[in-house]
Amino acid sequence: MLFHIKIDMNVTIKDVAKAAGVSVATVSRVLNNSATVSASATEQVNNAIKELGYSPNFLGRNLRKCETNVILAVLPSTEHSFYNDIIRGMQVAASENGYDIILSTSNSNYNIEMRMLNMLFNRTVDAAILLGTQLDVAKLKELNDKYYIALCCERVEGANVLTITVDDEGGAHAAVENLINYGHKKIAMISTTGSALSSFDRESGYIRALREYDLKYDENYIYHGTYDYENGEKALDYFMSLPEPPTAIFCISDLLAAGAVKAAISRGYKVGEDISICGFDNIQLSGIYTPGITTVAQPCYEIGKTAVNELIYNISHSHKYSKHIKLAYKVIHRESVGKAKN
Amino acid sequence: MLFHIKIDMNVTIKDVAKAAGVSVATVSRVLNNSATVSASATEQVNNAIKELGYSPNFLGRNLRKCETNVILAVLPSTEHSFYNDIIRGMQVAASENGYDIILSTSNSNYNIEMRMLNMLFNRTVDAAILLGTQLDVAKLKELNDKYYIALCCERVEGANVLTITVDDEGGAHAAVENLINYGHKKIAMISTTGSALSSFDRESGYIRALREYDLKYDENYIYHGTYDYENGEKALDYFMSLPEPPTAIFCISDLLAAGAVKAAISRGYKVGEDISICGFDNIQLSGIYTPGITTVAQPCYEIGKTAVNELIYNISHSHKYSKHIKLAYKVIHRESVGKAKN
DNA sequence: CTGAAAGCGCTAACAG
DNA sequence: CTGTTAGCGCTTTCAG
Repeated sequence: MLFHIKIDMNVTIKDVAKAAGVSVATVSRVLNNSATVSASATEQVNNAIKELGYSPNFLGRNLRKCETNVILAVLPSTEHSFYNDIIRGMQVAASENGYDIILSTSNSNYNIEMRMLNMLFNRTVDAAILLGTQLDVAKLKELNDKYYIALCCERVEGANVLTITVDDEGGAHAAVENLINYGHKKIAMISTTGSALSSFDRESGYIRALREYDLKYDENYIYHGTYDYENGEKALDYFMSLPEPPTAIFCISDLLAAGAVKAAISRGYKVGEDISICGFDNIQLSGIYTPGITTVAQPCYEIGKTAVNELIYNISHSHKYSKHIKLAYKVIHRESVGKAKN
Repeated sequence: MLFHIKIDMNVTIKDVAKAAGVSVATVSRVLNNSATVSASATEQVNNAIKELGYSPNFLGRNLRKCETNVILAVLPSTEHSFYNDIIRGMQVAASENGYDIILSTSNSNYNIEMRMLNMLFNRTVDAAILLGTQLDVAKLKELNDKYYIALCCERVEGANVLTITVDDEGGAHAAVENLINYGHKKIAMISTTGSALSSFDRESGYIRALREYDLKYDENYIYHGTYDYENGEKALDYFMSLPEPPTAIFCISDLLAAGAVKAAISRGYKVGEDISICGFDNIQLSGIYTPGITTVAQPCYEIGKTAVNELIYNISHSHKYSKHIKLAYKVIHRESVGKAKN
C-alpha cells in the first residue's frame, strides 16, 4: 500500500517518542502537562523535541479533541482603522484563555460571508464573531443553534444572539446634546439607508435629544445615503440648499463627517464657525483632518475584549447566553464643532 | 471505554453512508468528485447529505491529506485601509485556486508574529504571507527552508524569499520627478528610521531623481522619524525652520504627508501654493483630505493577487522560487502639489 | 463502479 | 508513573 507522502514530512510524536525512548502517551503528557511524568522522562522528551525540531500537528490534536481553540472574526473589510483596536482587544482576551483569533473579510457580501463561515461548519474554528453581518435573523438563529457565534458592533433585531456594541443610541444622544450645548438649534443628521441598526439607533438618540430640548424634529433634516464619504459631500450640498439650512450636522460616521467637512470647506464655509459637524466612531482620520473632527468614540478595545470573553464563557459553559451588552461611548471635542452663529 | 463526547456532535461521513446505504468511500468520492460514482448512488448520497445537514469535517480531511488549502496572511495591523485591496487580491487569487486566506495581525511585534506563525508550524495552514515582518534574515531563511512563505509589500535584504512589492525606488523617483516638473528645486523628504527597506528604496529613488536633474542633495533635507503622522508635523516644523526651507516635500507615506499638510495648514501655509507635499501609498485618507494629497499609488489588488498566485505556484511545484517581483506604481495628482513659487 | 480497511497525528482511557 | 491501544473523520489503495 502506497500513500501520498509529502517530501517535507514533519517529525511526529512517534519520532519524538522513539528518540526519547518513551511511549507516545508520555510525550503527549509532557506536551500537555496532563499528568505527572518523571523528571527524567520529561527531560528526555524535551531534549528530543528540541533536537528534532518537533512541533505538534494541530490537525491531529484538534481532530481528536473536537476543538481547535480558534475563533474566527469576520470583518466586512479592513478599510476602517476602527477595527484595529477591536481586534487587539479580541486577541488579548483570546490569548488569556488559550485561544487564537483569525480574521477574514467578507466585503459585506453574503456569499463571501457564508464562505468564511464554512470554517465554522467544517470545524476549522470553534466559534465566529460577526462584525457587521449580511445574514438575516433566520440564518443567524440557525447558526446560533448549531454553533457558537457573536455579533460585534452591529446588532440584528430579533436575533437572539450574543451581541456587543457601543451604546449607539446614547452616544448619538450625547453628540447631539453637545451640539445643543454649543447653542445649535437647527441640527441635521446624515444617516444611512439600508438595515444597519447602529444607524437606526443613532437616529433614535438624535431624535430623543431634540425632543428633550424642545427642538423641532424635521424629516428634511435627515439625509439617508450609503456609507461612502462622497455621500457626506452630497448631504452637505443638500442641507445647504434648504430654505433654512442647519447650523450643525451630526453624522453616523466619521467618514461621512469627513465628506461633509470636505464639501463645506470647498464651498467656502468655515467648519466650526459657519457650520458645525460631528461624526461617530473616532477613526484615525478624524484626528488627522484639518479641522479635527468632533466625534463619539467607541471603546473598541473593550468591545473586542468583551465579545471574546463572553463567547468563550458560552463555549466553556456549553450554553448560549444571548445578552446584548452595550458599552460606554465618549464624546471627543475637536475643531469641527463650535458655537452657533445667530 | 468511554471517550469525551461533545453534546453537539456533528453528523459524520459514516452517518451519511448509512443513510444513503453506501460505504464511506462512496460518500467521499461524491464529496470530492474523485472517481466515477453511479448516478443513483450519487443522488442517494446527496440526498442524505441534505437531509442530515452534513458538512465535512476538515480536520479529518486535512489530517489525512497533510494539507489545509489555507494561506495565512500576517498583517502588522488593520489600521491602514491600504491593506484592504491587497487582501481582496489575495482572496480572489486564492479562491481561483481552491485556497482560502485567513488573516492575523502582529502589531509589528516579533513575539506575536511568531505566535501567529505557529499556525504554519502546527500545520493549521499550508503557507504564510508576511506583510511587513519583524523577522530577520536568518529566521526567514529557516522558515523558508521548512515552509512556504512569501513577503509582501516589504522586502528583506538578503532573504532569499519570494517577495512582491511595488517598485518603491521607481515610484519615489516618479514622485520627485513630478515635483521637479512643477518647478520645484528645493525638495525635502520625510522618511523613517528603522530598517524598512521600502523607505530605503524610496530614498534611493528620491536621490536618483535629484541627481538626474542636477539638484543638490542635502542631508538636512531628509527627516527620519517613526511612521506616526505626528512625525509629519514635526518634520514640517523642522524643514520650515531651516535657513533655506524647501518648497516641496516628498513623504514615504500618505500618513506622514497628512501630518505635514495638517501642520502646514495650522502654521498658515497654503498647501499646494506656499509648500507642495506629496505622499506615497494612496490610502483612502489622501483622497478625502482637504486639500487632496498628491501621492504614488501602489497596485494593491495586483500585489495581493500576485503574491498568492506565486506562492501557490511554488506549493504546487514543491519548489521555492524566490524571485522579487516589483509591480508598477502610478502617480496620482491632487491639490497638495502645485507650481513652485519663485 | 463499489466496499473494506489502513492510517494521517494525536489524546486519553485503561491496565499495569 | 508509564505503555498499549482505540479512535477522532476523512481519503485512498487495493481487490473485487
